[in-house]
Amino acid sequence: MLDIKFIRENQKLVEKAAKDKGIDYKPVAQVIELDKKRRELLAKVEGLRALRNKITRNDIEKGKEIKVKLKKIEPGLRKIEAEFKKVMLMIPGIPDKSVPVGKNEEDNKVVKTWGKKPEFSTKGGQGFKPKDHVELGKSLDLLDLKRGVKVGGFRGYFLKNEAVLMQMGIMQYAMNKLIEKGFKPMIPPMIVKKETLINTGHFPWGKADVYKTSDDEAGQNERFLAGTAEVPLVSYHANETLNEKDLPILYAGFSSCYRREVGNYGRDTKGVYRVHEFMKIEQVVICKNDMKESSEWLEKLSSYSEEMLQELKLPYRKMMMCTGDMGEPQIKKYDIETWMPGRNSYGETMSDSIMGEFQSRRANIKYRTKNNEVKFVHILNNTALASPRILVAIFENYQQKDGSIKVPEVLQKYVNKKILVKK
RNA sequence: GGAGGGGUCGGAUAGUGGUUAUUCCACAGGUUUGCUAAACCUGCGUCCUUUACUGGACUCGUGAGUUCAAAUCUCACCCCCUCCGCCA
Repeated sequence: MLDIKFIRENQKLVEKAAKDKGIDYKPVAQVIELDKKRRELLAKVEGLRALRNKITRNDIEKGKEIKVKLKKIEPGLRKIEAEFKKVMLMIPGIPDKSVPVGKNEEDNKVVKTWGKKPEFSTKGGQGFKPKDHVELGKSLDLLDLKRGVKVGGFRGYFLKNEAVLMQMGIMQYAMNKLIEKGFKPMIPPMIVKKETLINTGHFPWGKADVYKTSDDEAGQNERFLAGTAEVPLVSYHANETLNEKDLPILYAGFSSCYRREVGNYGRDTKGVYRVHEFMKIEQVVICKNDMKESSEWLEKLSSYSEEMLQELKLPYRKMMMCTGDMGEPQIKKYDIETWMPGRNSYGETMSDSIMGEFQSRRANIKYRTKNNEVKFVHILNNTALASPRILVAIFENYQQKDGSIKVPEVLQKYVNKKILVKK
């Protein structure tokens, strides 16, 4: 959510942001129109209320008159305000100047490439045809997709044996890494209220991708399954006024994540690259309202993710998302894509964003500065590690000629093995 | 699921239909003062209006209702605490 005063004064700029992001820009004009009506009505209502407040008990007749007048106008005001709030939620965050304008992933910019892709079948390589993670997982009894679908339906999967240890090890490794960097570990609730998803900006835009529980009656107490720990962590401080001296606040959230993946029905149907439920450690930062500081955090959060990929020795590249490929709330966003030989391409494994005030205005999270001013905080989030997607990269990059998979050094203590072989 | 108690500013707290919602702590600014401390004064949330000064409205868990007037009365809902039941 943006400041209505800002929208009023920068209509063209806000409309351009929506257009660049490829979403509907008409709400901008609508919200300005609604705001105008709202203020007109508000002035009338407040004038009448002011009169009413002046009246003493001697002038009850006049009071009755005012009551009738107010009853005529107030419902209109309430209606306009409700509509105004609704349309306000459809105004996107404005991309930073450094963000390239573009339509889709083709317009994203590579800002960094790290690591050497493994050479399997090439001339100078090890001389074998690499397998993908599905084949590897099946032959080493790490992955059972067939029974996963039998039990859970489309995109269901069982992780087995060392894959279980590896996934849990990855979570623990990432959590420990972030604790080292000063993050507070959190396990948040993933069944959340509607407003929690509005606060992050997942609603209204991403509603279709979120599972809804069925335990509500007649639309009361709607609950949803959050797709990332970012959702509950952002609302952890909702409606609170923090103290500047307590900032920045760093949270490392562990959770299962639930995604319907509607609109992706035909995409990535093979294996466990795109699944309905997975585990993730997420980084969330709450800092001062200062673009310079939040930009620094964006780089730091990215460097933490990169550090982990480097320790896992997985080749990756860092992409700056263009306007058309970033989410509605975001100001600036990097994706990190990890090399996956089975796909013969890089696949997204991390997503690092500055949200600025967008989420803190929705969630009403402020802080008191040293000068006793009250401001909205800035919020950022980035993936630390998500699994099983990262297992895809590990299996495929670490496979050997004989069909075995080496265990990345940093994970060996969790798996208790250096190599996974056929039983 | 059942019974009872509660929700007032960042924290604590007073307030059973009528001026401006009380007080304390914390915090910020100011005055005084060799320094620090202390004392005192002012401020401390949201919105509207104004270039500004200012003026006004709202804010007592949420929403609706009764009333000229609601923190206070009525109804519904949410949350917290205590106890009982069920349960991994």
